[in-house]
Amino acid sequence: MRASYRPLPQSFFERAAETVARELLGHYLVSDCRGSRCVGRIVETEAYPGPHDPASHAAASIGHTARNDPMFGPPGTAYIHLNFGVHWCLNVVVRQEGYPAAVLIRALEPVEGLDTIRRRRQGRSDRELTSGPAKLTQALAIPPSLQRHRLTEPPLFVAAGEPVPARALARSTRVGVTKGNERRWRFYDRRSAWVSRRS
DNA sequence: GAAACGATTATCT
DNA sequence: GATAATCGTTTCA
Repeated sequence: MRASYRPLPQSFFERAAETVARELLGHYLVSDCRGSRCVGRIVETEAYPGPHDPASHAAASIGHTARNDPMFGPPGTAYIHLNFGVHWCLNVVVRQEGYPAAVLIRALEPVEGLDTIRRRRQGRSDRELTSGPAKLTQALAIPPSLQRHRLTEPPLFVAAGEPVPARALARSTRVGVTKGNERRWRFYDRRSAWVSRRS
């Protein structure tokens, strides 16, 4: 709990997806959606670095389509996609406008607004509140209408936290992707109990 | 615990 | 018509 959260500058996101994914760990995701502040510490991310990545929604084989258009937007904006027809997931667009790269936020450690989060995730244990990409969008009430929203300003933004020390930083292959999973483009804080899956 | 499986729909072929 | 960057329940052990 703290009095105020300071948004990260857009320049933080103007770098390669692997770099941003790694450095996002330890920062905060702050949501004022639906009228109450909920905050989580980012403990797990995945990089989708560009068209050369066959698992990306903007893979070269797919090209630039209506669905992945937000990935081509300015760094620091939101790309929110629906998965399996039921789950909404939040990405941060990175690198540079016109180039499709993003970082998927996969898990948070609840920090603030626990009562609200527990209500939104009714019946779940604390560990199940935000330990997955679609769980956290539900916990923070992130609506698909925030597509392309700048994540440097309310009602949803990334705020400065404490970097994760190198010895606590773990990386692995990405979860659930069916193509191009030989690269280790998933990053997580091994100290956290909210990581979605251990390697 | 771990593993199997069904839900449910936008998007692209 | 197939596919998908998941979740929650069920069914075992």
